[in-house]
Amino acid sequence: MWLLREPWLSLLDAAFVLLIPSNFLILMADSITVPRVRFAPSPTGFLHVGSARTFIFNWLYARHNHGIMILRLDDTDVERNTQQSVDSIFDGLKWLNLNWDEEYKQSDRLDLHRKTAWAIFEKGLAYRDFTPAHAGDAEKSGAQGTWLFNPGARELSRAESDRRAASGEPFALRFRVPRENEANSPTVWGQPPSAVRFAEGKLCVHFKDSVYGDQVKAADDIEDFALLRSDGMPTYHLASCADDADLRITHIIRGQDHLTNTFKHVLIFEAAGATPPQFAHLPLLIAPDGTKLSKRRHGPVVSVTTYRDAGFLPEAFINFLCLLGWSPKNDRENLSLQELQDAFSLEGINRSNAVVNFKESGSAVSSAAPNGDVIPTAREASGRNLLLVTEETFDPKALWLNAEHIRALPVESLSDRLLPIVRAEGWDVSPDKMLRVTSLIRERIKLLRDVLTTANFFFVKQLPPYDSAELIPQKGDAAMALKALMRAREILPNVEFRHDPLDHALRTAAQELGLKAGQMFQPIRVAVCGRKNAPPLFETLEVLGRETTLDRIAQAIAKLQ
RNA sequence: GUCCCCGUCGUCUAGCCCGGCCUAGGACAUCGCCCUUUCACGGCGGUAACACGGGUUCAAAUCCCGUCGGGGACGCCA
Repeated sequence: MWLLREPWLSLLDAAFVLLIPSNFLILMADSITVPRVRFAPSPTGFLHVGSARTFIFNWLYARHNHGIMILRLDDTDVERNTQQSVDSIFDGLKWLNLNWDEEYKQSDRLDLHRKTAWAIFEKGLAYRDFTPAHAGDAEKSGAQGTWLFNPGARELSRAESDRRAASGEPFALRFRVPRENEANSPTVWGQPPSAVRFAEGKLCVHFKDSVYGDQVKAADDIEDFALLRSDGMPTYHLASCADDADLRITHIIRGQDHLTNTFKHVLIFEAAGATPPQFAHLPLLIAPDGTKLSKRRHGPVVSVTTYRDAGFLPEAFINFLCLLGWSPKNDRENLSLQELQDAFSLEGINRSNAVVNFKESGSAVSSAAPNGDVIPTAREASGRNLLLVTEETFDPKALWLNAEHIRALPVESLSDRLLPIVRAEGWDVSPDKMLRVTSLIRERIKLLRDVLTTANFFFVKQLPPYDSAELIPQKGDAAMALKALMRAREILPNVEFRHDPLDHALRTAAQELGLKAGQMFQPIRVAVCGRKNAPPLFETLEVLGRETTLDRIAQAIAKLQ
């Protein structure tokens, strides 16, 4: 399952063998180092569109720079992780059809995390906190500002700490964030390159973000965060950094909600003796109401599978997501995957949050589960059920892009994608007929599932009921409709069912009846399609065939009489 | 509450770093016209934005300060 590719390592080995001077080797290693990026979802729900975008940006960065894409399941929260969620995330990623090169699971690497934590402890950069969990939670986020540490815990002597631990007393391991008044405590701070330094007379933590620029935060605004919980499990911060260091991640591209966490991460990296990777934080995706997208509040629009089931093309969906918070800066918007890959760069990412512009529908709220964080059930996930998700559920630009990508597809491949959807509806269609129908509807659908409504009359034996008033043409009456239809019934048995002969025959018939072409065509169109809006008439008749056409015209005549 | 980030048409954005080519460009949506047997596609055009207030400067969307507004983070969640 683990695909390990380390081309640069073997190159290094080769260099050693060749006895290349070491200074040259360093240069070489530098220039050869392959970017390594990761997408690290935690399996506590379905695949969120925001996560999908993070994944896509990582992927684009990796592929653009000939780097390595890593998928890592951040599953250290035993309480909330579910296999169902893992499956759901893989479902979404599989649909996106973007591959990755290596795959890991944090729960397989707990030893590494603990080792890293205790190494930090041994350096004096972490301490045991015997304060019971959640003690004083109520006041914490209250009026008196940032909570920094539990009283007394920091000062506990090593001997006392060891004694209490040995006696079996539970404790959490906390990071000893450097404080000004104890700058001389046993630490390794100050060894360059260090993120900790004085700025404007204050002890500060610093890092550079590729998107947001230089970031500085006073150490006094960073609390002594936990590394290990009292049950011995690593926290997110620790596990994430230990793994990023161990996996030699070079660039961390993630949501801006992690921007302030990064100060902590930089501290962990340096305490663990690792060089922090390059960070790039992405602006957040928000809902029209201005808040972070959430399943509970905003419904199915935030789940990737909703887009899949509604008939988005993965490449269109990717294209859409890329345009939220990133721009190629050349006014191009409709881009293929390859074009995105070629154009992508961190410089094109902007800093302000982007609104996913959908209409908030009442049904969305009711269909969301009470805890808001659940995976769609099999029923919900099935395409049929999602017909309830209306077109206005989606950002109009996403819809437009999807339509563009649909039209850009060769008819054959579009037809191949449409066929299973039509068959799932229970309609038996040959690939040949599907192909012919496809070329008639490809400029008329925005979502793949639209084939079900736009082209239904090609597939059903019996037309759904329609109002006979529809048959009456512009500036005409029932008598006119009847006249047109009866004439059609008369001549069609002897006309070859191809575009030109049909065109000629029906136009002549209209002339003879003293009707405008439109007045002749409309009753026929409604008779065979069951509605006014449909693909061009002659091509439609051609696909439908003589028998069906005449049958439906006869039915329409009966309706009018 | 504390800290961090952000603020150009309804929405996504270009321009901002390196002030003048910006009477602010593109796209979606919207409205109108054209094409047309309906719908769609396509073509043409319209409406529509530099959050506000002060500086600096011959000149500010672009630089500085402040205000307001929005978002995020402050867990033994990730």
